[in-house]
Amino acid sequence: MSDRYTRIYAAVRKVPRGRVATYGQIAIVAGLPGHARQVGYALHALTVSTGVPWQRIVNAKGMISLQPMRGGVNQRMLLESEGVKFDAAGRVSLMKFRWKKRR
DNA sequence: ATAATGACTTTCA
DNA sequence: TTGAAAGCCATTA
Repeated sequence: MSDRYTRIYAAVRKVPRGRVATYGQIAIVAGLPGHARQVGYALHALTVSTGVPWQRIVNAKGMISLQPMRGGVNQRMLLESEGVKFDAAGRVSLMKFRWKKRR
């Protein structure tokens, strides 16, 4: 496993409960600015057994980039359990649940 | 080594 | 907010 992945995972774990973060943000926090894609790639390799709250990571639109279901549970359900609200379009209000400050 | 792929982002409209 | 186009980079074949 590369250090990159570890950094990404660490960044994801930093995300507080009831909050969501974008790939770009995670990339920055992980120390890999501009590597948003790789963040997604790294998370793709993850599973529910990794212990990483990957469900808190969404794309810039606030939508779940992955298929509706993955790892056996709905990402949406998990987030709702944390207090994150979804709209009819299946998105989270980034301007309300965005982790940290913007940019 | 090159080519293709992908859980993305940013900018312009 | 959404949509299209360009950019970026690691992983896989």
